[in-house]
Amino acid sequence: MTTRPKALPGKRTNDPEGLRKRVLDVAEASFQARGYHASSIGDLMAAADVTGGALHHHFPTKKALALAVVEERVAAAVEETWIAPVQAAGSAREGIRKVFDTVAAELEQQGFVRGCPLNNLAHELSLADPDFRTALAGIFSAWRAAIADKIRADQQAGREQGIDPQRFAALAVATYSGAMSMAKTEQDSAVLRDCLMALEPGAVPARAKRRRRVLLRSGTL
Amino acid sequence: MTTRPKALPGKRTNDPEGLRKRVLDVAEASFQARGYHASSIGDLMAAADVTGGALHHHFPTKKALALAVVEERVAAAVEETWIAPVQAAGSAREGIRKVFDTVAAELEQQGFVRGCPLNNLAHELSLADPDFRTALAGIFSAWRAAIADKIRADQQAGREQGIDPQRFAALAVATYSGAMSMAKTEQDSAVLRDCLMALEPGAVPARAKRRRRVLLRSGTL
DNA sequence: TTATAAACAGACTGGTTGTCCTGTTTTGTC
DNA sequence: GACAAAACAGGACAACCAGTCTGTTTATAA
Repeated sequence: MTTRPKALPGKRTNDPEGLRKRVLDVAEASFQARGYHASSIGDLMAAADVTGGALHHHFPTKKALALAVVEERVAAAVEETWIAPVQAAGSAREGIRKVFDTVAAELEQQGFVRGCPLNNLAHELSLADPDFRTALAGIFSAWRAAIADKIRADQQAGREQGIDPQRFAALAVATYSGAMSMAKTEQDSAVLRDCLMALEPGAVPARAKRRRRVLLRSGTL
Repeated sequence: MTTRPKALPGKRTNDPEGLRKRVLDVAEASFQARGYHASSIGDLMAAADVTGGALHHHFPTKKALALAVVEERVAAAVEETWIAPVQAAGSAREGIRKVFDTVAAELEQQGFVRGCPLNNLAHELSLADPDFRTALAGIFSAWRAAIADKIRADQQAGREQGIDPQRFAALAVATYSGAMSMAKTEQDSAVLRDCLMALEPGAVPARAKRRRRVLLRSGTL
């Protein structure tokens, strides 16, 4: 999160890209934490230290701003946390396991579950506006396609013969999305690990009582 | 959805339960379709044909109204569409299959995906207020518990020996939640069926190209 | 009937919202 | 330097929001 280097009086320096980035940073964070409708552009202006005129110059409407967040930030977040790791992994299953583990570890470390950016906005905006819906649907589609492609690559290497790539990809994305939904609501990342283990082939019942780590609110809202 | 029997002038009949029900009907539908923040109580008043004084008498704040919707309606919806069918089914897996099929069929028939009421509100309200979060988390918990109990019953009957009840329940709920999330965003129920089939043990790749039924907007918003 | 509370009506308010508009400053180009 | 366009400042505004308030009507119970 970039912050402005203290405005000394008298002089001004135009920095359109920097300002745009600052607004997107703030909007992304606020949409994630509070949601679209609960985030007022007044709050965003204050948080980004930006005037109304400047904001309006870069994003004429709130919808335009949200659309930019979806297309530039949410898509990138899915790419970074899911698509790239899966592609880089030795196999699809390995990639999925890695992502679940990484995310669960992150949540446990920061002690607060903000939820999946894509799902958060998808629920609030999919029915609100067709432009939102289309943009969000495209991200879901790319997400599943990346996993399905990886499964197909596994299959060409002789593995994962028994499964359907598209269906498995849908299952993986759905499981993660739903698990994050519960983790957010319960403020407990344990369900993520539960889902991952249940997803593994030949899952064995847990011997000992599993630990419950109820997280405490801390991170900035 | 109950509607008022045309207000003839001069006379008035107090019907507190009926009025309360009408408000909850309208609020439930609007929260589902537009979300909490996008639903103004003014709109709700108009839709329920209720005055401000009457609404305030039954629900002093918007939060109180939403809490009532969650506790009385959303919980009942999960009970009706998930918990009861699973308990009534011959086995947990059979119940899950049945629910997925039923819901998918309903969506295809009505041609529009409004999403899961619980998840819709959970995403928007979990971080907004601890009371909301607690109420919503309780519903998720009961949902998973019902499935886990059914699995345990199966295991006592000698079936499903290889799996962990709690983890499997988490997987089932997460898969459904995530699938509905995608179905809503894509306005296509196909992903629900994909997830169900991928969830089945020993899932076999689909032989033919699966059909895609992109739904058209129709239902009342 | 009379008292009492519950149920409802409807106007009102203080604050917020997103957007617009006019003007000023900076920046790039010739 | 002259000029035009982009970048920014900041006030104004109408619409809307949730909630409050006072008053009236209906039901209940004695």
